[in-house]
Amino acid sequence: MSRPTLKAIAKRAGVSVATVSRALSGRGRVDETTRQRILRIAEELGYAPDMAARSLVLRRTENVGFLIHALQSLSPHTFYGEILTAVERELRRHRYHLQFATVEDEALPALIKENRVDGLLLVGCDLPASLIQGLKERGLPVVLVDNHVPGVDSVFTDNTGGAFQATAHLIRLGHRRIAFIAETLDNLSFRERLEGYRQALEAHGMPFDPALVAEGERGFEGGFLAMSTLLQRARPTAVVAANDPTAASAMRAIRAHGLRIPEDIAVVGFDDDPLAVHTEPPLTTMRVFRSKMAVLAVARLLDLIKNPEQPALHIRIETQLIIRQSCGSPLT
Amino acid sequence: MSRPTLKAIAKRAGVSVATVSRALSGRGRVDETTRQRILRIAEELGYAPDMAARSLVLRRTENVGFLIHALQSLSPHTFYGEILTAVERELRRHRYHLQFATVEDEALPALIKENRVDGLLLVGCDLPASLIQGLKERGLPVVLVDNHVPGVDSVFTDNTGGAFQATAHLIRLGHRRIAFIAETLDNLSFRERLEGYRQALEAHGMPFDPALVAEGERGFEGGFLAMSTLLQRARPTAVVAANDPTAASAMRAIRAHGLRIPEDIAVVGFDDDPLAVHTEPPLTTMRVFRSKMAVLAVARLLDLIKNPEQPALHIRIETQLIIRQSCGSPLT
DNA sequence: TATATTAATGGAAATATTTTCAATAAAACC
DNA sequence: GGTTTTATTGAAAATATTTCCATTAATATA
Repeated sequence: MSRPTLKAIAKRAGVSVATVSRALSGRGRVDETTRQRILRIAEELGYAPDMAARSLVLRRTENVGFLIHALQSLSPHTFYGEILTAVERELRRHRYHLQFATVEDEALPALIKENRVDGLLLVGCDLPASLIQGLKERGLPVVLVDNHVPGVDSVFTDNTGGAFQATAHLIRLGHRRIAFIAETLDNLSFRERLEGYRQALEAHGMPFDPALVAEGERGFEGGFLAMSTLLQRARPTAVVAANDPTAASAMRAIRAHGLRIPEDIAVVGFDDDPLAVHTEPPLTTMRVFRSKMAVLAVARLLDLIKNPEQPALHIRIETQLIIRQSCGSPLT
Repeated sequence: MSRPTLKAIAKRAGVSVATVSRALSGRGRVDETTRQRILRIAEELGYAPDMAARSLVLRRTENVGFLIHALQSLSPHTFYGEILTAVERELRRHRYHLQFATVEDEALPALIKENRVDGLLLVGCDLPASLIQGLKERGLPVVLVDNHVPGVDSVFTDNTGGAFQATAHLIRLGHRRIAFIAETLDNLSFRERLEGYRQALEAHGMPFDPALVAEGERGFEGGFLAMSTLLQRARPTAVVAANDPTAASAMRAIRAHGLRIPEDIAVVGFDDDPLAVHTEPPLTTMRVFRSKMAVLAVARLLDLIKNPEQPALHIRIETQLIIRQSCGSPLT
């Protein structure tokens, strides 16, 4: 009643296990008629190779680890959820499997020490640098997703360029007092977006005013808090939010102050989160290509697994301005 | 430079691999001083057991599969994201690992055929019954999470009871024309919630009016659509939404019709999603204990892995009414 | 002191697969 | 027809671990 092995197939087919292995794997030659017979018997018995035995001799697991910081996790940002499912689908296409793990500290997850994965996707920019370094030293193929550090392969979003575009859009619409808010600046992506905002002001000969930058706190409340504190000390005509949840929650704060969107304050978000179409008014935002990021990261990782000695590649994906109603469309 | 093996440790310690294995695993006796010596050497060499070799001989992987339907996935419902991270944390506490996979059709995932997992968590009620049946027949330990069918262990939410409570709350507040909306009724949980609503009406001697039930479509737009169509044919004073995203999006539809919440229409959601505190007004909802569900499911599954021959257990977790402002608090 | 008991250890088998090497059989060539 | 080449196959080694069984050494008992 237990799972059929090569041996069982060999016995039935009256050949050796070596031949069966060759027939099924396609490596090495085997007579066409016996190959057919073996394939048929394997099918009949519902044979599937035992992963443990195979990975013992082959020294690979056909598993890829998906590591994410416990803080960041999958909620409330659906952001990484989308990446996770896209990664899994893409891996599956290549007959690979996904080990999911969150890391809470700097310790190497057991996944790695115990040889459970052939490579790793390190997702998000909250993973400790020491961990990344430790993995690199182990010689395990690693690709950073939505993050980048020198010396390690990465696939990430052009945050700076995106925020530049978003800010430039507001400037184009005539805004001169533009604010920037984030849940936290404790995060590389958000700092890069701040930098893009700054560069856009500079490129248009506008001053950077620190009073127009506000930070809230990590989590769903962040945008509300940031916007509220900002409104107490300044009165911008537009605001760039570090991401869409922040923007959505900032919109509530704006409204709570008795101001209208976009008439009094225009808002632009970042990420093109599913929620962006459902804010009141719908949110103009920078689209981030999450599944594209996933597909490219998987492709790169599988390539590194096959062929480890390669110079690091850094793949930056541009964003796209999606115009909705939160800035007052230039078309109306 | 490759990973140290038992053999390497044995050589250094001047003992056999059998002794090293015993010393490290703690099974079988070994002299205390040599055990210390072996432990020290293993530590020095940074030894970690090779998972493939171990799982080959032990016939277990210390892996648990987390299966979810591709449709349902992790987004836009952060719901399953929270369960996923909670499950992973709990598994890690027990030195188990998580294989994440989405299923698109009825085929047995390779995970299972190739012996990559010791057991499975089947999450959500969108997985095809034929798949569940197929797994059961393979004799693999399985626990359903947020779903239940006869004959298979399960941990799930008391949807019927929760919707009963939610509806009863509205009745207590004096409402007599209470509607029910869902993205779709193509989903067991949502049908159970409808059933709870129905039972509550019945228990209070109120008629069930099909005109007060509306379905939208799967996805973020669902609630808006359902509420809009409902408002075209009826004018309830309160509405029970099948989940919080539906409720949030229904609130936009209500406002779009020029009606106020809760003065014209009271709204109650379900799930206590993170977004519930951020709607305008904050949403009264039924709290669902996601991480509790995760912890119980993991515990049950690990128990089944250790001891497979047990009658199926069905663990139902009650919900809790969280009163915010979307129904008009009874306290004000 | 001789015998019985207990503790500690090593050898070897077992797990399921892949791959190398050698052997055999068949075909091709001179 | 004998020799060389080629195709097909099987035996065996290798992968890293656990565990059974036997052996040795040490201790306790008579």
